[in-house]
Amino acid sequence: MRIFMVMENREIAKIFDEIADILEVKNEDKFKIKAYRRAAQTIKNLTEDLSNFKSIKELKTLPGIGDALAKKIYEIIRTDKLEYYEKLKHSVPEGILELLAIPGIGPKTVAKLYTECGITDIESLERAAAEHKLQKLYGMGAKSEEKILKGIEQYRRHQERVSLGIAYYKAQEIIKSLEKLDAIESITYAGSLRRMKETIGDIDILVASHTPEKVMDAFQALDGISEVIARGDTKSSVIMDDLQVDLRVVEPGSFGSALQYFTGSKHHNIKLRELAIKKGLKLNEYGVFENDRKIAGEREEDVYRSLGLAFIPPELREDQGEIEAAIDGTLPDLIKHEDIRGDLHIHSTWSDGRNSIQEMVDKARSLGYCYIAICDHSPAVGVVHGVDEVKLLDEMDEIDRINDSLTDFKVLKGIEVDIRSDGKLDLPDKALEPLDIVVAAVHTGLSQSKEEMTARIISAIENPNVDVIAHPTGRIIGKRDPCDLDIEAIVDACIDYETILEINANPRRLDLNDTHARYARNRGAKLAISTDAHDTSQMDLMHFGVATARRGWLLKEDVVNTELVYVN
DNA sequence: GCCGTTTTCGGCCCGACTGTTTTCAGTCG
Repeated sequence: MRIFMVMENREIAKIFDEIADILEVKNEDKFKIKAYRRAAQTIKNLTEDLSNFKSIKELKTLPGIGDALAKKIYEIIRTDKLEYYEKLKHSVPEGILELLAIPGIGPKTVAKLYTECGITDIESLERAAAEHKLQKLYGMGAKSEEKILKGIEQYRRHQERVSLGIAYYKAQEIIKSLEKLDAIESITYAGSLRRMKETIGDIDILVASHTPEKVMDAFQALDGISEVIARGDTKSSVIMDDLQVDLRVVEPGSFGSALQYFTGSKHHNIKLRELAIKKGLKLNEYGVFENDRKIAGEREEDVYRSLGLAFIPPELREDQGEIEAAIDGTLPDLIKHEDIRGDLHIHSTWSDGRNSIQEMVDKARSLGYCYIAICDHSPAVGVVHGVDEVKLLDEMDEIDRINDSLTDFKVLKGIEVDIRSDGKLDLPDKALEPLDIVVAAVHTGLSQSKEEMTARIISAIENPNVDVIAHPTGRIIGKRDPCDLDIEAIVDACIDYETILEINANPRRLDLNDTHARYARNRGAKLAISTDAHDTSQMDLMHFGVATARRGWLLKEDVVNTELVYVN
């Protein structure tokens, strides 16, 4: 049990977001609200713990944090609470902020519902709407009631964002069924999916066409649509297989600027538009304009160029310093998918994989790789038939035989050894020593305290036989939270002992995540991007890991499996 | 509440869609 709880960044960000919510409901200055939201965003994306900041002056170096907010953060990290927030919270009824989460309901509506009907929670709102008590409110009619009921239903159905993998393949499917249309000149996905965020709220599809109504018709006729939320001339939103899909159609001459706008992020776009204003230009989804004369719009590259910027890769567009870097000409030359030369974490039928080593090798060669590392589970993991010391020798014999038949490809002998709860490895050092690569990971006892878990992983990092720490936080997106881990201490230990951190490319994991990866590379750690494939098709997931690395501002040289030959 | 290559004060992104109060406010991205 910990005696002193340090408030984490995300909890502090949540306080600022909630302050913004309350101020909105109270109809206060919208720019003050914007400042709180911006600060919350900055904190959420921060790689370093706020509790490590030593002074108000140091806090003020963060973007969007000025004197007032720095003092508030300082108060939180010093006293674990914020007087201003406690007071503000009591000025509105408890639970009222949850109403804001209902689609279609914003701060103005919440304020009206409370002051005129005394509604403070979703249940009473649902009752009032069903009993047609809202119609008598100024500005509300039967359709508003219907919309609120639908909104509540939608809120209950899916509060969660879906994982990147699900959204990615769904978007491909939608594009595939639309792209055959003659009316469509170009089609692509945008939004957080194009930025390859780890979770996606809705799928954004962008189309270039001279006849938007034909595209709209075809879109609304797609299979799986359960509800049409909105339909206009150029924009419509539907619920498809429990996922919101937005379609936007523009003229081909505006495709680049629309793609830029639709890709976001919101904060990136705002900063870009502010930059345009400073240069005497105007930026919107139709183009870049100088005195009403369009100077860019067809190609996204030209939109950035017309603002004096190098092209900013979508994965960087989070307002995390990328615009400043583009102005200075210091944008990183990000790692690319084609830089990957091998996969250092592959399973086979020797443990819980579904394909043989040979089949995994054939797949890897079809991907153009030069090597893979076969890393089956050790026995402690509850999967069927982990590889013990004896079985490992047999598996290595098979790898030798396969290697003998290959000239331009190498199968590395490896293991994914379990890090037991006490920090000891599941196999003795003498079994690990002869291997080409040892990947270590925790699979059980994930609810240990931060101190225990950190010490446990560090003891593995310190073992000279261990080369890589796989999926370090153990999270399964949307299913299992990351274990409580002192990432900074882990990264430091990896640097000291030259141990590599994995970015697990499986979209269910993406672990390390983007911010941790960025922190690790900034400190000088090395990373590996691995699929952890349990069958041949999962080896195709590599690009999700590369995207996460790109979101973490990683270069080719930060990632060990861009090397032609794996050396350790 | 933040911020500065026209500003330390006066700005703060921009447009589509919806419903309702027939000219616009609210919401969303």
